[in-house]
Amino acid sequence: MTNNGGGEGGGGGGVLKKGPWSAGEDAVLIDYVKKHGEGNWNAVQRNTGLQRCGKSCRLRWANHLRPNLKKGAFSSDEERLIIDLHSKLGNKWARISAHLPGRTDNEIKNYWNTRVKRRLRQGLPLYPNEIQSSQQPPPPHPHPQTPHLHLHKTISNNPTTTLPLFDPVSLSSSLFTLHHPPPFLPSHPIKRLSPFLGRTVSAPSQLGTFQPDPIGFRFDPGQTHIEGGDPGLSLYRCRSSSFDGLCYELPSNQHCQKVTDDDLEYEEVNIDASNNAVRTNSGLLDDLLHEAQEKIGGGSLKRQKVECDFQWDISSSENSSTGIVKKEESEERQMTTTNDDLLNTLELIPSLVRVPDWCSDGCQESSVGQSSVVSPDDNYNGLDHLLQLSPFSAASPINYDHVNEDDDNRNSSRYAWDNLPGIC
DNA sequence: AAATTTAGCAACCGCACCCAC
DNA sequence: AGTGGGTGCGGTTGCTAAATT
Repeated sequence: MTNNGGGEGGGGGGVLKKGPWSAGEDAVLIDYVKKHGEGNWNAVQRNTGLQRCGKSCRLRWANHLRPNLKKGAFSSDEERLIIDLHSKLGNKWARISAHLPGRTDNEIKNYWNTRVKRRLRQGLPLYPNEIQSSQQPPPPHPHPQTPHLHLHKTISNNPTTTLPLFDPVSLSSSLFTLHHPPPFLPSHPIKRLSPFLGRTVSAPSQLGTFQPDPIGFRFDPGQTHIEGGDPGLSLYRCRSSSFDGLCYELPSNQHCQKVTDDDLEYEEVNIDASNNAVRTNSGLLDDLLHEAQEKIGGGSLKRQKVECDFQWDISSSENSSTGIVKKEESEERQMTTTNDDLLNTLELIPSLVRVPDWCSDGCQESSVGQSSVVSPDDNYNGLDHLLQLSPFSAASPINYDHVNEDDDNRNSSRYAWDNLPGIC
């Protein structure tokens, strides 16, 4: 492939090359870095004549040429660590890769996306139960009117409330792997409630005939209160040519304010409500949506029994004027769906498959790597040490305590997420 | 054996942040 | 304070090898 095209950086006058790197180009880049060190990538082209933009040089170096890169399939320990980290960090590939010496964010990202697809095919949950069970729902929001959603998490041995980052992949996958939505996602209640703006609903039994609200909605976990038109949480809505439903990811304006990045002692997530930009789901998600539609017969499913073995327990719904969700025991229900309501369709997908433990998880999938070659100068010290250093061990769960959240509020607003079967 | 499909991976693109000027 | 370059990150695309028909 010898794509041409402007690319960025320019500067050389000639057309910058795109596509796969040749051995010669690699040699030039390696030589340059040896002489000048990393950084100032745009100078590579100026100084070496290499017809590559600085960005491409940096990427090539970071992902393939720099020393100590660990190539080949992920070990089972690495896979486990990735899953664990992803369950806590979401698609923060760079941060995940920081815990995996010799692995690049791109490599991990590719691995994860591949894993998502594979497990979708297999009808398996993304996370093993032991990880799912450690996840807990978000605490109620203390300031219903604030346009920002503040969350923060702390390391603690006494888990109370948990709020992992939103993750479109895991979420979408949780839907399409024919399981219940993950219990730890704040969008879980939102996803179910949004269609019922201004209505008292009993989820999920009443899913079936709503029309998506075109102006967005508001969800206040603390008040279990939904209002229309608040851009602050419009990020939960997904607008694309194929699907106008709910979005399960933080938008790009998500701002993570890390106090301690390495150990994740504290992290605050601000969702800037002033930015109405709503990111559409990724292509992967679109594929998954399409796949789900295919699985259910193009949305032609009319009635289907859904077994729901979880319950909603959002008890602190005082002061709510609209959209109050009442606690309700889940049970087998019959629901209807329509073609143009994919969200409903997804809700109808039965949950039948479970993966009992990590072993089965690991046994059923192993990375399909081309090789296990490790560079000769690899100084990778092994994952055992890494795991010891990792703050994400099972012994140190991450808790997501709400900013400014008082104990009363927290205690009075416990969800019944623990009863959820997790992502499955 | 050829054609088609699928999975995995490398690379690109757009956006956002940081920092020097 | 505004601007532009450099860099990093996450999402997406497209190619290729493997698998399947």
